[in-house]
Amino acid sequence: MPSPSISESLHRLMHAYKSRLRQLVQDRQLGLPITHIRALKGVCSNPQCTAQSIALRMQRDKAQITRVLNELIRDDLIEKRDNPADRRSQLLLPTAKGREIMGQLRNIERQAAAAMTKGLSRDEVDEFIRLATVMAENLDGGPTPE
Amino acid sequence: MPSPSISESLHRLMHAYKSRLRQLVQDRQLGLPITHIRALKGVCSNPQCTAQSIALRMQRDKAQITRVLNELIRDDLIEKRDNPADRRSQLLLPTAKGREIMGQLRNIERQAAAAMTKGLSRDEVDEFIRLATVMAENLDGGPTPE
DNA sequence: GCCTATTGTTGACACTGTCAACTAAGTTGG
DNA sequence: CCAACTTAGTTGACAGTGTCAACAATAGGC
Repeated sequence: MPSPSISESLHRLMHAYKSRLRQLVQDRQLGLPITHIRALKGVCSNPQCTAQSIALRMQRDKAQITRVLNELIRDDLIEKRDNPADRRSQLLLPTAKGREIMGQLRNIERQAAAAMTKGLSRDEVDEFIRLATVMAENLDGGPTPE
Repeated sequence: MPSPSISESLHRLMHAYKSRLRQLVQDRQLGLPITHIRALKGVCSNPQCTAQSIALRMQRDKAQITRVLNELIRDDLIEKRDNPADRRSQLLLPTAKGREIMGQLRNIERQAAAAMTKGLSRDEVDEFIRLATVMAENLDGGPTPE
């Protein structure tokens, strides 16, 4: 059997991974879409973060981020505080509930990663992460090399 | 700098890859979303394929596949033929135009893959594909190991 | 003060993923 | 044969994701 193209491997893996993550989140009755989870994670692991910094970190459109953050606020998972340094933006921080949910989500993510990397060595996983990082950087760099 | 989690690496890579692919497709005025491209590829590289076999291969909902195929037919890229072996289904095959577009798409995919894997050796890319395949299989297998 | 850039919001829209109900046709076992 | 069940495909509905353009408010350089 010839090895599938890198493109097909990626699509397949990503689809399987996202499905599993959604499944685990749903099993625990946490009604959170994946983008929301990632945004919450960004807020929890970054003191002093703003909508802008979340958008940059996730490489997502700021419009999308605005909406996601608003839903996290509606669900009482994060809150906004005045940013003394810039009145255009607000600082984001998790609520107690947000931190508690985040704890569960980290478990879920670990669980999904464990299932995914079953049978692989620590070194293989690290190598995979390294290669994925290099490729993402290649793509984020110049679309036209020169 | 600590290595990012496997989850974040995957999200980042997938987002960057899909963006690049969309960009390249748009640059060449081929108004095709990524799912359509993958479906067309399935039809082109599989004689005797049906909607069902495309859905299986892409691991997508058959409802989604029905709609994608209908748009490919509307755009005159593929056509349906009666399936002599089963009157519930039709055989799918590319039109001349479909094959021509597919040729361009293969170039684009090669171009995206080349950009992505810049600086990596053949072995590294193969290893990445191998690891991605193992992980996808892990996830597609039993959600509950036993 | 004026000009420009940045932060965030909103509206609009296309693409993607999933589920349930349904029709038509194949399959199996009495 | 034919009833019961399965499979292929279609359709409707909806949630989630990604992108763009216009806009208001504020910041920062001159």
